[in-house]
Amino acid sequence: MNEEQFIDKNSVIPIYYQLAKLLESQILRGELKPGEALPTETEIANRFEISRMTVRRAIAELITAGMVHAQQGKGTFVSPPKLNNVVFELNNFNQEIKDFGLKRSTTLLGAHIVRADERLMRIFQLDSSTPRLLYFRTVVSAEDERLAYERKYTIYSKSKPILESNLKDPTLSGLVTANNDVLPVSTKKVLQVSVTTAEEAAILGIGVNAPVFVIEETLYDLENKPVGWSKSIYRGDRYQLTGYDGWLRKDNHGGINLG
Amino acid sequence: MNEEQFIDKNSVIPIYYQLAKLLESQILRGELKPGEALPTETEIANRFEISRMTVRRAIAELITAGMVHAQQGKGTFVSPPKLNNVVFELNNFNQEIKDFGLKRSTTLLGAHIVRADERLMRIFQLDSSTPRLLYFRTVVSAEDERLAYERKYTIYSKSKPILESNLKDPTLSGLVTANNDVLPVSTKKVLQVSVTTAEEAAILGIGVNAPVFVIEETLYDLENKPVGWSKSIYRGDRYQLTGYDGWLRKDNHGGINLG
DNA sequence: AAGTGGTCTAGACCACTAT
DNA sequence: TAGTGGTCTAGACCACTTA
Repeated sequence: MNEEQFIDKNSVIPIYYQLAKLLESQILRGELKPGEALPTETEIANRFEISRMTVRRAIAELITAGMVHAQQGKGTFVSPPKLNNVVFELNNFNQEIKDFGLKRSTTLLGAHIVRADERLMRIFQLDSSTPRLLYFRTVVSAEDERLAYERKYTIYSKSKPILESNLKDPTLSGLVTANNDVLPVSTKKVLQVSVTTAEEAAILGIGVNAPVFVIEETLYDLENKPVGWSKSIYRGDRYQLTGYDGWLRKDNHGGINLG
Repeated sequence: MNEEQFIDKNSVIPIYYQLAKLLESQILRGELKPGEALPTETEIANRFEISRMTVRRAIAELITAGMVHAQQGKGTFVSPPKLNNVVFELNNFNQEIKDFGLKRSTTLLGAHIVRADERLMRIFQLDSSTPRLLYFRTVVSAEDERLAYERKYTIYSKSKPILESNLKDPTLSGLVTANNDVLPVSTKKVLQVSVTTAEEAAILGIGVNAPVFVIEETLYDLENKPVGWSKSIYRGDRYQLTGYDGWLRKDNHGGINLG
């Protein structure tokens, strides 16, 4: 068959976008298989009577999507789909609650100023001079069911007061920004699996030794200095992470529109 | 201070890359703060005597990195660092074994042809006509310690034989490709936390009810039809996932080189 | 009306690969 | 030597925002 496909230069949809979707659909249809070469940039430019720069912009989209790769001097080739780089977005943890139409709420269990113990001194890279930390304990619930237990620490500073707005839904980065003048610019999270301690079980209203996700988060400022730390316990029977990889046909219903 | 910084047009390093790193360093130094506007594209082009298209290519790098965002008609602005989009790469699961200098090995526990039960029929979207599946059971070890237990299924086809190479380190996508003529192009993984059953505990050599990661993977072909499925159990005391987000200062040691 | 970013052109020269 | 992708230019016109 190999029906000719067209590009509408007068469409409000950019030419590079139309061309990218056209090439993508050829790959997703199986007309272009992994390892096969795309037409050269000059060929595509001539065929559609567009500039080579526009062709390159379209191909750049496919390269970003991981569907093709270019080799200088040789050509541009369809990549085999990558299936080993699945990433889990932690976003899901709170997103899924909303997706089910449940009301998410946060309860403040306690807000204290504590002295840093040895573990926290090490986490915050502190010497013994400033061992005072702000310590918040919260519980996340959905429809009166307790789902997660979070303990958050940040360096305490007397100069700035804690605002009432920080008490409603205190996020770690919110606490850091509110009580200090530092801007957290990067974060590190470590996800582990564990079982509930007696304290955690009591707070979550589940049994001891129940499986849970444990996420430890550290916030860093521009100088890469730790400015916040939290340890969160998520009920294993209520949370899961989903990830995808490869050639994903997302919203192909919103295709190219002529006119 | 505001020392002038330069671009070397004769360097082998592309101008757009030099400019991107220059702007990035201004943001990471705090000279440009979140919410503040970058100089206009024309201003930057004039200051460095380069083309506006080259300026746009540099800014495109920063947009991809999430450090700035452009608003048509208004300008380009430094974005506040995103800290809520941490992603966990599953790659770590096998990468960390190598990072510790340990030898990773795979042991084949069994390879059978089985009839699909109700659960597998549903997973593979099968009617009752072709219920035969290839079933592989493997154990992943590092230095004689068993770390993970994997059960893999794919639709069985008599036409293609199972090669010896599939028995050494049988990956799910490898099995699918080997025994059928379909190319898996996308994958979905679901990560959950659980505790070991008696069977799993015995195979991994740990106690019953020990916390574990459970990952269920489904492979799909071009028609979005399931062509492979696996359920893997990872020891909770040996695995963890690490993720980052925000403005990450990666390899700034390999900076711009003049000459 | 003036200024911004978004798209596109028709060239040019370069680095790399193959023959 | 010919052909490929990689970079860059000096314009042009457009859509959008603001005054």
